[in-house]
Amino acid sequence: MTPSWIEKFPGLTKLNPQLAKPLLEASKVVRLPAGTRIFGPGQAPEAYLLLIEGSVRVQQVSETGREIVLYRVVGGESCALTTACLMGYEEYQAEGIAETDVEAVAIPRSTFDELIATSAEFRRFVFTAFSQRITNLFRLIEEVAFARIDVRLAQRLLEIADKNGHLALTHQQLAAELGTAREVVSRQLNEFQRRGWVVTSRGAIDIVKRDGLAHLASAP
Amino acid sequence: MTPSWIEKFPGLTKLNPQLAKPLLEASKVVRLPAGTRIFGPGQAPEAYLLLIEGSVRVQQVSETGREIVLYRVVGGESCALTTACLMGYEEYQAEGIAETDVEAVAIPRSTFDELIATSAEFRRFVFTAFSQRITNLFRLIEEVAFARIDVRLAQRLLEIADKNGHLALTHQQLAAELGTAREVVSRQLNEFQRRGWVVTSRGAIDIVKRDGLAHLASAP
DNA sequence: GCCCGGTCTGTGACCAAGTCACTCCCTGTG
DNA sequence: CACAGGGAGTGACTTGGTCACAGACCGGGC
Repeated sequence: MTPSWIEKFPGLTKLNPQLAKPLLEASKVVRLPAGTRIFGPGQAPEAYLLLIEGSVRVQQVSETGREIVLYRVVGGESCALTTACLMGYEEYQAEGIAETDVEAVAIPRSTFDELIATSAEFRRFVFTAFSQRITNLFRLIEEVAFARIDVRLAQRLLEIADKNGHLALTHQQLAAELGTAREVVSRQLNEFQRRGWVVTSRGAIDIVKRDGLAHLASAP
Repeated sequence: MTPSWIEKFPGLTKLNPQLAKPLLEASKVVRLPAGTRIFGPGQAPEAYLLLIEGSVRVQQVSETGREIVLYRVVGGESCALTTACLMGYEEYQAEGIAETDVEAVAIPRSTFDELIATSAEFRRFVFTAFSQRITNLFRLIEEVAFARIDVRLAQRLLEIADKNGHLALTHQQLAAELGTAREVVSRQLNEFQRRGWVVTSRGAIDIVKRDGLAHLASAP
């Protein structure tokens, strides 16, 4: 009866079945292809989204064209924050982009409001997502303001690499991850390569000495 | 009947009187002297706070001792975010400090939960505060990552100055506002002074040519 | 195969900002 | 009045971002 998607959201499985029913009826599963711009200046989603599968990148683009990735929303997480932002308050120019094919539950606004009103569980779910996101933003601010770029790059490489230590990203894309310039990434990667930690090739990087990166990433 | 403080919160004045009553009964007004650390690593408030009067500075302190001001909560605003953060999710090490004597309404958690559950108005109030805060954090990230330090300093001087263009801040404090180093602020202020925009003295700055700063603050 | 555009990467020179190690100065206190 | 301690100035140096290039690689068309 309960569709499989709800299993992805531990915070929701305890929902009173009486409440879960209208939620399940009113919401529908949507699929978006990789590359879709889910929201951004000039585009806004019409419903609250819970991500079942896939990854959404939320990034800020400055007037001068530089970019920085603010965070990612992945399967099992709520997009409530971005959505609430969009509906709730003033204009801002961050954008959300599907990095992979994305499967999500779209909850109409009225249903969302009703759930918030009636379910303590649902409220906890939404508030927790909010808090978590803000904690992450605080951390990001600290990193951007105070952390060295080589440390941040090492961290990001470890985060993004697949389990074989492979990344399919250009230097430009990595620079956008960190909010820095392409040349800076190139120089740092050369240095990492010189130390034997990575091997770079056109549009891809392979980590060959995880320890080196991990050591740099973890400290001074 | 309605105590004066509720007038400070336009979002709450429409509260159903039936709901406002328990709110008013359960909450109490607290006063904190300037300098009080309201929350931070090792200290957390036990109740939700609505600020009636005064200003609370929320700042991040890095391991290396550098600081950056994340935002301020001023009279008429909700501290819900910081509070929710504290209760909601994992540890983080931002701290909130009363910059002036502060008068606030403390709402016990149970009352808060009840209000959230029963009042759409109250929910709107809380969510709006959340959204607004996140929008500000996005802006801050963009500034820290991409904006020039002279532009940011000019903006901050204009923001903080009283209506006579006077600021009672040390260079060190200004550096903490922006998340930069004292020497950098000193150098920039010297430059501003050379251009005849400000006059500096020990522990204080006076803006004498607002236009100059405003022009720098607004662009390139 | 070969050419050709577009994208990706490397490089050096330069500028902006942060760090370090001082110094001097001002001010309030004993 | 001397002195301690915080506030501010300064020069040398490092790190990171910008600019202007020059190659290198890749796919498509012929």
